[in-house]
Amino acid sequence: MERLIDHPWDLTPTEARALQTRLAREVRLTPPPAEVRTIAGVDTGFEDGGRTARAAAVLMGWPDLEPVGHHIAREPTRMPYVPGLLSFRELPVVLAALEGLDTTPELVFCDGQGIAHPRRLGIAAHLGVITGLATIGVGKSRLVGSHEEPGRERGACTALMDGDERIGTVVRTRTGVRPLYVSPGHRCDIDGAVDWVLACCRGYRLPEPTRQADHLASRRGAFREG
DNA sequence: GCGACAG
DNA sequence: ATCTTGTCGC
Repeated sequence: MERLIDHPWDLTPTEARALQTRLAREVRLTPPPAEVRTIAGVDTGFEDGGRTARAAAVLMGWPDLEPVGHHIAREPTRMPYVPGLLSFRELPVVLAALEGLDTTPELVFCDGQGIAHPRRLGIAAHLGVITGLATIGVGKSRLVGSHEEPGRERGACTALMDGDERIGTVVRTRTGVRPLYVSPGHRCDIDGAVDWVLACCRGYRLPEPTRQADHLASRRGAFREG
């Protein structure tokens, strides 16, 4: 992956929210890419009590979902966690991790929301808009929106709504476990996001790209790396 | 004014 | 996210 456009990261919360509102207009909820050969998963972890941010990008082949490469990036953490502004804290190092991959994936799974965000620009949507990549947001918990509890069996889904607007899907990826909050990031639609997430689950709650990235971004992954 | 609040 | 071991439940 090559270098991208210049993007302002060190903004005040007010400036960041204004930028989110502008960037959200660039989000495209089109059907996901038809030709998918590689899928990437990205996730972020923190060291030194939060002073260092560490992002992992994992590349997997489709449809086998075998890992074909990965890259880990570390940078000083620039912002604290503020609900709704997660992407400004994590995307800089996530971009560095993605740039370390030697192949550009057709699809990227992000840990967090896509358009299921107060201003419709969760981390997955933000990443997609500034890179042009097709992205899907996979959240382990809810940021905004209301929904019914999905059935207990794997595959059960309910709509995630913000007022009259549908912003995603609550998906049970494994029977009896807490559901995931799935929403499109960029160049993907609501149904396509759910289809891809379920297609990438291999017996665990998290889809493989996210699960592998989680693993590498966690402490164990850092050791495995050196 | 009082909660809620991705990771 | 992170601090942290064993343990309760399916």
